[in-house]
Amino acid sequence: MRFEPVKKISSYEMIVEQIESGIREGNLHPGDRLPGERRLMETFSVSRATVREAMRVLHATGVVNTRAGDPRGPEVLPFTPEALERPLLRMTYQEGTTRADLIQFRLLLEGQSALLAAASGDQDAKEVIAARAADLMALADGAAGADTDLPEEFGVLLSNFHSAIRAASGNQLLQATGQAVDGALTTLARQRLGDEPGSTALVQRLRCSAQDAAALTEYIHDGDAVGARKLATENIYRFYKDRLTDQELAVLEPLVG
Amino acid sequence: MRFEPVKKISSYEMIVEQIESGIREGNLHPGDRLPGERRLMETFSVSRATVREAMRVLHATGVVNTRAGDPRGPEVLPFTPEALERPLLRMTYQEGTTRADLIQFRLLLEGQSALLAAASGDQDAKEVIAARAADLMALADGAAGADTDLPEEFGVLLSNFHSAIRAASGNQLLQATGQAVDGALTTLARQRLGDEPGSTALVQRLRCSAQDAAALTEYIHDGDAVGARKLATENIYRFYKDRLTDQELAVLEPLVG
DNA sequence: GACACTCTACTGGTCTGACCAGTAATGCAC
DNA sequence: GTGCATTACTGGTCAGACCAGTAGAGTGTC
Repeated sequence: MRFEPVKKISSYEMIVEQIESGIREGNLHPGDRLPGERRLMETFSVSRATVREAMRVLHATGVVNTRAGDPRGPEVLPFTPEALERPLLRMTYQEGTTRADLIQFRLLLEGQSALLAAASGDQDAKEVIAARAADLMALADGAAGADTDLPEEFGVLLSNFHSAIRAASGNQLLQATGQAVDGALTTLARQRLGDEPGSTALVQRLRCSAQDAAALTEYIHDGDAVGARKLATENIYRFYKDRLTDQELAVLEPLVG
Repeated sequence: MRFEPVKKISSYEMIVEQIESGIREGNLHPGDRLPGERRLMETFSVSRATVREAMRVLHATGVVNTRAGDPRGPEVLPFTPEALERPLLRMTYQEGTTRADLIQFRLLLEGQSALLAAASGDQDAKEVIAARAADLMALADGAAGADTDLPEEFGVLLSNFHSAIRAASGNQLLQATGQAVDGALTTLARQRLGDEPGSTALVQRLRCSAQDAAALTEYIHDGDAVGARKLATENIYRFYKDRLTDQELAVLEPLVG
């Protein structure tokens, strides 16, 4: 006979658990409305404070959205990659996890995304990738260099391009995780602002990235899965090559190719 | 001139944000104690209810641990892969994300983990892998078949083996994500209990997995990175081969090899 | 009938103040 | 010193109150 450890579960956790299991089992769908707090305190036989704590947790984890005054009650939300982004970011603050780890992880994810995208038969998704690559090319061609918004736009377009590849992989987990890592890296980059390159160097970078994107698009279009993975990792490696120390680059190398 | 959208930030979010930024900036470390709720309501000039809502969120996301009666106050916790596991699991409840996605994602992660582990020079970590593989082998040799705990133990040892590989990769993100996906799959498997194979088939499976593990250990030891990735994905593919439909297996194939 | 407006009955957000069960450390008895 | 009751806290929960905000019903206008 084996005993299970008794877990003391608090009232608010009970409410969270019940609502989450409602979603899990398909009784609650994104867009559905929950009863109001005053209603919930009756159905769960607890005080409003307890109900509120449960709602706060659900709100903070992106499960529901609460808006004061809305008589329809809290809304059940669809899943968002942001929910992954927070714990991922938090992890990088931890002793032992470095930015290099984050980049290595990204390299790994983007590589496999490219592979899956190339292997996929989803032509529509492949066309979206081509369109995003074209966007980058267009920006590169028209780039003057003096534009203040250029770094921002460059980042957005490049991010969109990678996002399209992840979407074409057909795996939502890959998509969400990739997006979260991407977001985390953007946040980190924003925090350590100032390492923006000069505008001529930036244009150079942009041109290079646009060409890389075009080449990768070709591989994916042709369905060369292994080639796409190789190129995707090489591209990202090159992107980071002169931004990281040799030591940091060393951890990326095994994944390239 | 560009304006930024005004974000209405509620009181409790402010507290959460301040405590999280304290951790982010290194003023708060795991193991540190926060002031008690009554103290916090003074420093933040809010009511206890608001402080509590903030603490609940921090507690639910694994940032702090609160214990009633402890005069030292809430404890700041180190990061745990569990924090990733919850949103990951939640994602699979979503329309459009299937178990096959989860398994595909796992295949992808384990493959890259094996590659990095093989490329790594960390001999200690490699020895741990060998030890875990030996554990599996020992269980396989001594397996009677009638043991009720066998499925459980098999799962734990296999999980430990993969965990050791992820650890050897040297990337904490890979480690945490892999662990989370592993945990999520275990949870899913537990939910759909009943598909446990007969005890003879289980022993067969166990033997097969133990041999696969031994072979993979060899590759990693020898530093054959690409070979290790190939074998790792093949092993997992074989593991799932007769548990999934052909359609589900099809999404895994591009990653094998 | 279509539209713009006001109003009302709710919503969630916050506060106050209270009681209870649990715990760490204090200090006492031995 | 060691073991144990005490104490002064802690967080968990409850009740009741007020406020600002919103959706939708109701009203008026054209």
